[in-house]
Amino acid sequence: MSIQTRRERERAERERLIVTAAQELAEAEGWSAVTTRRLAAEIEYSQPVLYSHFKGKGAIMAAVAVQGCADLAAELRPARTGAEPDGRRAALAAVASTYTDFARRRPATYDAIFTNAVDLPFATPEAPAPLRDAFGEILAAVEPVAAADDPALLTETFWAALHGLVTLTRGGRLPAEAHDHRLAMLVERFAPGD
Amino acid sequence: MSIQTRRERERAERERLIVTAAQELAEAEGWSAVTTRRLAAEIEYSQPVLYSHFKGKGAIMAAVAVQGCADLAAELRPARTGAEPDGRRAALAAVASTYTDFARRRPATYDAIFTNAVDLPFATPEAPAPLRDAFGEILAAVEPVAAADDPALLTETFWAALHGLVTLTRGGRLPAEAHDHRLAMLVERFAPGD
DNA sequence: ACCGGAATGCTAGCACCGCTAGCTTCCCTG
DNA sequence: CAGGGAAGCTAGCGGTGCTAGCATTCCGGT
Repeated sequence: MSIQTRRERERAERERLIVTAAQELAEAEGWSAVTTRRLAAEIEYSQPVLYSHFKGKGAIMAAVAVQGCADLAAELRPARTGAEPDGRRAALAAVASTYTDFARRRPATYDAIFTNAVDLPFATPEAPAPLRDAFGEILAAVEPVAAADDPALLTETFWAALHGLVTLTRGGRLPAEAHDHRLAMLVERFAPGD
Repeated sequence: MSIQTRRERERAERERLIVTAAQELAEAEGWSAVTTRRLAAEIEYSQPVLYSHFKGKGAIMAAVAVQGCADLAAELRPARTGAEPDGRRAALAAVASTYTDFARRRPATYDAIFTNAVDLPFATPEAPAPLRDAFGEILAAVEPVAAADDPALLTETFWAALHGLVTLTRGGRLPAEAHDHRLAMLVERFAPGD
């Protein structure tokens, strides 16, 4: 039994190693640099080992996405709770800028979560917990300013606006220097007055 | 001189053929199906011919993007002008739903414009004319509701929100059935009252 | 009218991709 | 201490974007 558990532990450790190596490599050189050969070399195993842990490259990206989502939620929570004493609008603004800052600092992880990996259940109860957590943080910031609107739908709308700003800015469609200004406008629209 | 011009005309025609073939193939089977071999077969030439017209696959996608942008602008204009008699909010709503509808009907073209192709100048004076036209249509709808805010920046923000809704919905991150509801909420935030 | 040269488009191939079949090697179990 | 199963390797398949180098074809000058 002990030997078995040790093996399982080592296996789980190696799986973590794969995911973090993929995440770091993607962050450093972009997802196009994350090839199965390169990743295998990075973890000092051969390619087929990857496929004994994950069904394919997509599954590895999905794993990075789930882990990254947990990180995102972990950043959003203190930002929101820390700003709540300053009012609903301040909390919303804090969540918004933390969100876009995460996307700016970790673009590859952000893409894994929100742009590339498709084989993850999202808007369903079967969605991975970290994913629902991250959404829950935005929801908690939007709910107080929802007024008569459905909070969940309004959260999705606000989140989509943040996502659009992130992707268009990073893709060069929007000049980055006015980002804060746009963010302020958006928050003003969703939490007017104070 | 006449022979020369005929050759140039034929060459231009073939270039158009490549772009429309790429666009149709992408729309029918997704960009992953648009390989240089497949595209070459489609236009009944060999692969290297593609490279005598475009620097690479990315340049072909960029050409599809520019053409698609012209189409988008051509759809936005009548939608906006047709709804303007019904008020600023109606015009904004018309532009918004026309925009997202375009993205839904032509996802591959939309991706070429706003997600994939990166080697196009966007927020600069050197941006291709169709691109500036499409932005100008959204601007014309947003400007009347800008109040004290910078119209251009507010347009970018509204556009980003539309873009976020489009990409998250299509990527399965948002359930499609509530799309109209979210759109209505967004328009309400940017053009409150009437 | 014809021949030389340029341009045009082809075949074949490079280096790389994701992924897998099948063999070897090693370690745990009885 | 032998046998069996798991674990990880090498090698390879079909595909990708892209390019070198060779035919062929057609135009322009004498």
